[in-house]
Amino acid sequence: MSKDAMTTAEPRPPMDKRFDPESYEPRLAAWWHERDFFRGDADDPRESFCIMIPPPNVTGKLHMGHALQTALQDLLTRWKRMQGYNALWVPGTDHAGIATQLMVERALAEEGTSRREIGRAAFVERCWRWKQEYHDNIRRQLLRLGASCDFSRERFTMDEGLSRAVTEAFVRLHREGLIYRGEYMVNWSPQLDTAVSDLEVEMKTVAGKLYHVAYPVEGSDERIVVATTRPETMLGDTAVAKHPDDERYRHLTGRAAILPLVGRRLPFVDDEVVEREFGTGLVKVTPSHDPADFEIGKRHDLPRVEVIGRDGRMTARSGDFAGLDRFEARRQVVERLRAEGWLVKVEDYTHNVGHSQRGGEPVEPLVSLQWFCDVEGMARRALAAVEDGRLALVPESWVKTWEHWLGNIKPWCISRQLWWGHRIPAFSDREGRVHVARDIEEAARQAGVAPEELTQDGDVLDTWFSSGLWPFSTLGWPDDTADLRAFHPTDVLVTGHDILFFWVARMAMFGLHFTDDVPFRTVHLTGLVRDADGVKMSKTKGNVLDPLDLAAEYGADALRFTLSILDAPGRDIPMDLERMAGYRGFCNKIWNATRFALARIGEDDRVQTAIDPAELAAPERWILARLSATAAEVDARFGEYRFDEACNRLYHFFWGELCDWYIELAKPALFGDAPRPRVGDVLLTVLDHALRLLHPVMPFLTEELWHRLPGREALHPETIALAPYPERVPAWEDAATEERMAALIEAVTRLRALRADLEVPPAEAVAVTLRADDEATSAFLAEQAPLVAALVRASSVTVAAPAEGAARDLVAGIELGLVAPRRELGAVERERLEAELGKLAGEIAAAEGRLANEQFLAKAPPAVVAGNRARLAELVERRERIRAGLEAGAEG
RNA sequence: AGGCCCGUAGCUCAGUUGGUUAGAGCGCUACGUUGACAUCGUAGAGGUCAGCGGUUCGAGUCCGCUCGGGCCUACCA
Repeated sequence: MSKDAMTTAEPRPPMDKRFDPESYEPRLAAWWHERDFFRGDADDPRESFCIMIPPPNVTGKLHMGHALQTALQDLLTRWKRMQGYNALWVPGTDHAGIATQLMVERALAEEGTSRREIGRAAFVERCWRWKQEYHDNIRRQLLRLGASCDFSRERFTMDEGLSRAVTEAFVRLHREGLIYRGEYMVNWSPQLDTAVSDLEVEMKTVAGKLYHVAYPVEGSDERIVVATTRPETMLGDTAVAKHPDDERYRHLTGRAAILPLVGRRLPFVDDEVVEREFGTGLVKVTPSHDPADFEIGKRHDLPRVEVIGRDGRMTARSGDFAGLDRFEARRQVVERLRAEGWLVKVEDYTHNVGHSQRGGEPVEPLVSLQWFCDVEGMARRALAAVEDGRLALVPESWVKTWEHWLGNIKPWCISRQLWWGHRIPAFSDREGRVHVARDIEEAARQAGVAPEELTQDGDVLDTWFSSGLWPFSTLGWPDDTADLRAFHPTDVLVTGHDILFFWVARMAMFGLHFTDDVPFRTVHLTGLVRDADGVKMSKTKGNVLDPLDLAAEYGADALRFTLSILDAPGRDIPMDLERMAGYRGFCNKIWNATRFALARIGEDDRVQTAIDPAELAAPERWILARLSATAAEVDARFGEYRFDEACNRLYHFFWGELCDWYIELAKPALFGDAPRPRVGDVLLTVLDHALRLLHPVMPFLTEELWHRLPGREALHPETIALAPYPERVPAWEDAATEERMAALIEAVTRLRALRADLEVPPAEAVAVTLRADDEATSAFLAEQAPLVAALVRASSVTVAAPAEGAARDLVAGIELGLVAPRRELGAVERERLEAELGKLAGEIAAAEGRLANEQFLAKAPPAVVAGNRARLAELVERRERIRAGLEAGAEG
């Protein structure tokens, strides 16, 4: 099939009774990208709109969270593109250091080998092959979901350009003194065999034990008692701490305890962090294996005795316990303490223990030589950017969390003892001096040695270091590129709140530091996609949904619409398949409404670019007014990231106002029973607008249908994606018609209810009367009588007082009368009216009470008081009509 | 330990700055193939807005407390 075969000039296949997304979605996705509609142009003079995709990890396929973010990013991009912005959405993927390395290691294990066995170069090569495979998958999935991103600009965090940006950022920060290397306590994951950052540690509440251990005091018979949850670390104790003001232990100042099992002398030190109320108020100090103790150790210049190694086993310095796993060592230490009489008591104790997010095992706090980034200054700028409004968080409730985290930030451990990632650009010479430089040649010049004498640091950088540069590294930074000038700062970032600190905060900090500007103006934080019962999706629970399966079953449009309408601020998203089936029904409704219109319009009817309501009848004026209001509201809601409300409005406009009412109102005219001017033109024009309004949410269906509308070429010759987004049309607004039509709709609904109450069979016609007090409304009712007759299946609709024995009611100022041949006011109707009278009595009493209250009259705004008066009058009148109806019924 | 969010119909959720009668979808009930759609149409039932107290002429909405659920941050060993 040639490209032309898919262009709009070709007739499309006849429309089936049911829409079949599979028949056009993949075709349109391919066509869009072949035709290159979504390329951003740095030289385009129009205002730009840019979104950077949160790069999915190349570890697997896209999950529901990606689908949600893809839907919303595409919605925004398509919306802005149609509004005439120079829109660009840049796709890409993340190398995901630890995650990918683990996957590849697992694959190797299945082959009976390991990364150590095959060596670093071969391992990294395997990672690249892995990346290619999953990257291609992700690209296919984005296409399938209808993503209108510019694939010509697709990036990967480890491609050449981005790697250069990483090196440049590292070198600059190092020269500014913000990156340094040092021995500090870090979170060590023995399973992953690497350090991880504070953020990669998950606190879990675990049921453990609190061991109370007696330590003898040197040169006396006194024993003090300390408590610990980790007895194995006592082998590395080098002091006992007490609070400086603790009178109970004043006599211990300057003295020392003796460490049981080991015999080491532990001086008593005074430190403010000791809580006097906890336990005995004395704390064993293990500077090598506890973050708090590490700090105490630094303050008091205590020696560090490392008894647990990087493999999670006890070191040679642990004496008899050397070689034991840390948890086995705990058991054996406790046994020895008990045997030797040092164990005072053991209590059950629930406490929080840090676990490695990826590895799953408890992290081991260890002192090691790592690279750190001092982010305090950058954090202050990121805080200020949110405070002064340059960077908006949506929903705003995240601002406090942002402030709390950035206000208490600590140095970021950025080195990882992994093989997959960006190698740290630091080179050691033979004397062990370290030279940070962009490449080995630059390092050699700095060191004044030959490149061969240098060896590069074996560690790689935390994945989030490169992700932190994403919004501008993807546009060519550190070079001053046309893309960077045209599209940076980007406009919106759409991402899950779970990576606010990992990623969003780092981008804000790096962006402000390196480009002196925010990397994006708005961050829209989404909830997490859960299953229908609100349970987090996980493989072990078996409740994981695959977006591609859903796209196949429901259509990508229904999936996107469901995700968008469920994106309420500050809430997680319960993914309900029944609900999605409902929105698939909505797609079908749109399909069939269009099918109906195309089958019924006249030969010369066309989509209009301008239409004058003055030449139209009331139903046409009404739907155009509703359309204008809808366009205005949708635009406003998109603008404030209320995708849920925008989609709700679109749903109710299309299904409720257009299908349920306007199309029904148009039928008598379309079938020639009661011709009205330009009904076909109006119907096509409204459909065109509705499809364009829906396009950002349902790109496929709207594209497919729009091409069938005669006359739509005037808006764009090729694609709805580049047609203008509908706006409010002041000339279509018509409050008087809206009010009258609203009353008419209410009257019809009420008359149908009366029919149902009287149990009139659907095929049986009734006689209807309508009456209004004012002449204008009466004239309007007379004019619309045939329509009312069609909608309520009436043999006659006259403007008159209710006939003798008619069922009556009053809605929106219209007095209704309905007579069904051979039907009297039945028990059902009587019962309903009695109930209605009871309810009215309550409402009338409430309104009268309010209006009798002088405080209310004095303090409430006049409009509210007037509203209450009008309301009361209407309630009373309605009560009178219903009473009259009941009496007439009783007589008849 | 601190912070944030949530509690509205059987279920999942909306409800803008306090203002007349609290909404939607699904589910449920009754009826229905008149010329697009049974992935449909028409009508309907269903809520003391978690509880208590306060502010106010007026509170689902604002304030305080209690109970219940979730999330985030945190060096009490």
